[in-house]
Amino acid sequence: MIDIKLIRENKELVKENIKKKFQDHKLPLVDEVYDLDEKFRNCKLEGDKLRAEKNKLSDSIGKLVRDGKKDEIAKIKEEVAKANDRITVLEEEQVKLEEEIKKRMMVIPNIIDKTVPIGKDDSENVEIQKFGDPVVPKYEIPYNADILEAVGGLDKESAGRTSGNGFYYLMGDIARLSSAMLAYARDYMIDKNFIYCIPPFMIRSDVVTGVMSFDEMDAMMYKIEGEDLYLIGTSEHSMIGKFKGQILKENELPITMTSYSPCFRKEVGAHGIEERGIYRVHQFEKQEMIVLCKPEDSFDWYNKMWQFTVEIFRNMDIPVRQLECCSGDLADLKVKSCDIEAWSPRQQKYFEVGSCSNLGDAQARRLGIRVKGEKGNYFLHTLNNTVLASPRGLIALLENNYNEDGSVNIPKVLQPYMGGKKKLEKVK
RNA sequence: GGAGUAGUACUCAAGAGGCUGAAGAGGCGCCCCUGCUAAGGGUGUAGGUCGGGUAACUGGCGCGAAGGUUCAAAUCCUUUCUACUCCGCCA
Repeated sequence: MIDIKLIRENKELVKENIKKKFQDHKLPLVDEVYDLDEKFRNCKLEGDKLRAEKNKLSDSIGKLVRDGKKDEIAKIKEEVAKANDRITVLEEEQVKLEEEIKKRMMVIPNIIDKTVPIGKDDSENVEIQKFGDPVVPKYEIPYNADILEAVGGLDKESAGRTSGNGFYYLMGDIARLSSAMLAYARDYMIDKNFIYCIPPFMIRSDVVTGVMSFDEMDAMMYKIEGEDLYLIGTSEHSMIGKFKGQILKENELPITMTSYSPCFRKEVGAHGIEERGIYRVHQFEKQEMIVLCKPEDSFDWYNKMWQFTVEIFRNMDIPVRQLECCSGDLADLKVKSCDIEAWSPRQQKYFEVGSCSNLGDAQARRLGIRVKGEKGNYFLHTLNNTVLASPRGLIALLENNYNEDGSVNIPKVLQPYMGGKKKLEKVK
């Protein structure tokens, strides 16, 4: 959500930005907001004046009561009643205008950074840099579910019976490997001075609507029956929600946190659930990082954050690349964002394993997260990035450490978390 | 899940329909006295948010949240959230 003052002062900039994101259908919204805002302020001004008058009159009644001049009161009451009638009308109008403005402001996209490449959709995202050689071995790399089953680590059949499609049992060393990756990722972030946090896995609807639109909510979030609670789709929801409506002190910034949580997603829509593998599923686990910082620091953090993820994957012998989101693919709340993609030697292409975003002050404005500054309060900047998610990270690991004989090497950094084990052997 | 108590600004805290943007204190700024890890005295100061105004300034809202009663609500009523205590249940 952008600052409405930007529309008051620089409509053209907001429109230009919409064009850059190829959302021309939203262009009329800017003028609509401009007009509605003007009406709103007029309405508020008139209402405020009337309320001031009413307050004065009410006060004078108080004085008359004290002085015992009861006879003069009736006339004043009448006047107040008249003012109240008009105030009621204006208040209704004001509420309506506010709603209309908010509705539009929620869909007017955040101003993107000038470095964001212009493009229509994800096909125009830009590869910035590769880390590690994308090796294609001479032997064939099996499909992720097949590798998992070959080392005895996956049972989707049972999961189908207990929970349906989109769920899985990870078994034995694979389950341990999955936990090992998350633990390694967690410890890596702790070493970088991020505070480890286990957040609530369910949140209330007002927090949900603070972080996403109704459409997104419908497509992603599982609702708990009979309660005002939703299962989180990512710990970012609880982590940013933690600060909703808060005013922080400047010297508390930056706040850097890394959180673990299971994530639940309906995955309704374009791609849907993957039938056989564990690439797109209803439930996964994720180590996440979030930063709340001063506006001037957010780009430094952005660059640090995606590099952390790159290093973690490189330490597990997984080649990755940084793919920058082009203007058209960038979510409306974001200023700049990139995906970290891992190399898939089977598909011989990169696939998404994480996403790093700088949201500027948009999220903070929407949730009312402020900083107490010397010249008054202001909205801080929020960023989030995937440290590592499983099973997706697991797929990347398995494919890139797969040997011709069907065994899988365990990267050195994970071995301590695997009881010293160096290799997973094929059992089937 | 049941029963009770409470929620006031950065913090503590007064207030029990009109004179309360909200006493008092801590805090914070400055000054003085004293000196060993303290304390005392003086003096000044702020306040969140949305508007109007070039500005000085000024108006609305605001006492956990949302409604209601009233000419007038921090104060009365309803709903709700949170914390604490007791009981129940449970990893």
